[in-house]
Amino acid sequence: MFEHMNNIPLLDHDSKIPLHQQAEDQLRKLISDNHFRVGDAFPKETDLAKRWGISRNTLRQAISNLVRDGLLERKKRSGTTVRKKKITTDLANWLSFSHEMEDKGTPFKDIKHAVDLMKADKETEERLGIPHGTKVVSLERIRSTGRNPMVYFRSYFHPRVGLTGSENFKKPLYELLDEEFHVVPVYSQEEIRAIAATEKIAAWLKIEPGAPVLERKRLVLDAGRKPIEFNICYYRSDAFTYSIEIKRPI
Amino acid sequence: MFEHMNNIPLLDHDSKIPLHQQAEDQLRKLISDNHFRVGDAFPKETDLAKRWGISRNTLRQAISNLVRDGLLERKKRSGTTVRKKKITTDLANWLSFSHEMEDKGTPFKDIKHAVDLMKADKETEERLGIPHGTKVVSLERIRSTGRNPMVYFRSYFHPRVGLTGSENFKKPLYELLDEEFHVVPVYSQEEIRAIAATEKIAAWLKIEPGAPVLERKRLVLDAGRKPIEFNICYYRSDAFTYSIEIKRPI
DNA sequence: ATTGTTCATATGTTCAAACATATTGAAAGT
DNA sequence: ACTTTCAATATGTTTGAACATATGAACAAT
Repeated sequence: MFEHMNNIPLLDHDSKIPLHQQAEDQLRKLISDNHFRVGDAFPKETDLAKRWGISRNTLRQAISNLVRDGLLERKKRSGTTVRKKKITTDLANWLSFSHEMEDKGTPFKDIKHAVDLMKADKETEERLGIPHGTKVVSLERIRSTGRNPMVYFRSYFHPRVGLTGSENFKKPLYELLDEEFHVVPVYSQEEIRAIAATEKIAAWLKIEPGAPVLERKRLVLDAGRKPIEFNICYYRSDAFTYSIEIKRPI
Repeated sequence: MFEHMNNIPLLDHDSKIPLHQQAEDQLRKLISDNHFRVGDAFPKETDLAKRWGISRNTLRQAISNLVRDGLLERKKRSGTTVRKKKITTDLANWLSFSHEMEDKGTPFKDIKHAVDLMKADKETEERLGIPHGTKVVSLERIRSTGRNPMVYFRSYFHPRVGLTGSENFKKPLYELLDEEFHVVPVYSQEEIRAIAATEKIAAWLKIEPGAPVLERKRLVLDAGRKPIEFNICYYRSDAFTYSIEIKRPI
């Protein structure tokens, strides 16, 4: 029997929100709050259903959604467990620089954060499809855990977006773009390579020149396939794995 | 009342495959065969359930999955309709080993191709969720352009799939799995790292030990999130870039 | 012509109950 | 020490039934 059962909040049987929805929401919250340890036992369906005063079927409906979203894992007889890695099917979540890191459990912080209005380099001009010599807003970041720089990040925004460079980039980027500029990312084209660290990259990430580094170039497009942003990222690969989940249509 | 009801195939009530799964599979097939026109009416739940001799609940379980996958849309009173197809990463194309290479313009060919029945290593056991000591069918490949090996590839198949090792792996793998074994890949979990080539990898790819190499681990799952295959791939990164496009859901 | 009311209906929610099935873990046999 | 057997048990499947809820359509009132 699951011990912490009494810590689990109850459901509101009088609410207009369906019980299975409430159950799903609660479980989502409990999971993201790490109420259940990863790989650890999860309450049994029968127990949890009893605790919430709902039928096992209703509870299963909620759990099924969480399984499908990759938060939980079910096994006959052994029971339900919290999945190790949270999956990033959701592009919004995926594009978020902060989220990308949070899942790893280690707190990240910026050790460099600079916004600039500058001429784009040739590759950026090409990717964004802007004329030669166009000035663009650029965001540069180095993120670290403690004293170890982990990621170097540089982003260039298409002038069409309307950024001036004086925005507050501390809040999630795509929230800002959506709310302030009504720009919504829909497509993300990614190119990933392994390269040997150049002198410059080695200096940013405080590693040996020549050490393997993961390079990711990303072009973000809106629903009309017009470019929003182009960015380049270098990951210290000895400590970072790039993981995604893709789902097939149909 | 839906007119073409008699054209809809029946289910096998004696099969070991759950009825809701059969129903889901049938509907998937009917939809992709354009049996129902986009935006067009869909059979009513009650009618379809009656046609298949299953309860409405069981049918709803199937339909719910299709709704979640974005193939169908449900509205109270108006009924269920087929959604316009959305573009996402085309996993089928993406998973295909041959396609992956053909796009680059250079003709690739296998310089090593070996199928084996062997005990899985620890990581594979873990990923596939199989007991210790289980024998699995394994496919090993090295592909090259001319004299240059470009990719080392090793794949392990879950015993559930039913491969014996004597299949003809020359034709596209996922065609084989679908047609012969009725196994359809839906999810692909990928982990990508940059690593320094080990002695072994260096030998396979004919590069210097220590040179940066792109490592990709991939776990392929079916619609029920059951593992189909786990594979590891090493790309010569001086000549290979890994590229994908992702589309935001909704 | 516009707005409001009502009714039929398709999906939405929820339940209890029964049986199937895989797997764990312990007991028994080798 | 090893395997085999077996029962307990958590999830998996399926049913039929009942009521809730949103909405299209027909009709009525303004």
